[in-house]
Order: sequence, then C-alpha cells, then structure tokens
Amino acid sequence: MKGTDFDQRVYAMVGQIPHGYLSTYGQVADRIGAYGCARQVGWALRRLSLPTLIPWQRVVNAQGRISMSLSREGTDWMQRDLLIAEGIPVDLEGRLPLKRFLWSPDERQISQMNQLLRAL
DNA sequence: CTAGTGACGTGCC
DNA sequence: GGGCACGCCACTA
Repeated sequence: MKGTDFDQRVYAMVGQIPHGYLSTYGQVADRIGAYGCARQVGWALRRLSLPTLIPWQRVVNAQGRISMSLSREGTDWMQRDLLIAEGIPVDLEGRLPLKRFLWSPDERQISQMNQLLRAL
C-alpha cells in the first residue's frame, strides 16, 4: 500500500465518524486493514491542511485522551474546543469519557465504508 | 545512510 | 494508576 493510498483510506474512514462520536487511531488503522499502524494514522491526520471537512477532531488515543503536543502548534487545543462544541466534555488535561462516546459502525456504515475503500 | 523523534497501541511490571 | 520496552513507519537532521 503506497503512502497517498493510505492517507485516502484514513480520510475515508474518519469521514464516516458521526457528529458527537469518537474513534481511536488504532481503530481507524484496524478498519482500513492496517493493524498496528496507529501511529501512521496520526501522521496522515497531520498531513491534512486546515480547515477541512474531514472530522479529524473525532480521533483520539486509546487512553481516552487528546494527544497533547507542542509540535501540534495549537491544533490539540483546537481539537478540544471542537469536541466540546459537539457535546463531549473534555478536561484541561485532554481527558474525555471515551467509552461513552466510542463509535462502532453499523452494517450500513460498514458496507459504505467498503465501497469507499474499493473506489480508491 | 543512520539516528532520533513522534496526533500510537499492546503487553508487562 | 504510572512507566518501560517494543513494534509500527514517516519525517528530519
């Protein structure tokens, strides 16, 4: 799988996450057939040019936290604001109730997902 | 080319 | 709960 292809798969996947729901880097990796490549999902999201229609803010780490980093140059705090605006409480450490908002796609969403991936 | 770093996850202590 | 090692691999120096 080449790099741009990987990015497009990530974006297709993330684009499926409904408003007010969350997913994790690892889940996104799994669902595009790249088990173990959570870190690369982070890089793909970093390559997005903001603003974008892709709901990148809905992807957090498996520990239920926003990945805070100076290297993100403020996009981490932007992520916090966007999630709060979607009704998800986030504390000042970036912690959030992941289990309550974790998204699991239904049958329809899975088939649409497969269709999007096939179209690449 | 090599080494270090990092929007990560799992396993183990 | 915290910390560390390792696997993953793009990117940078």
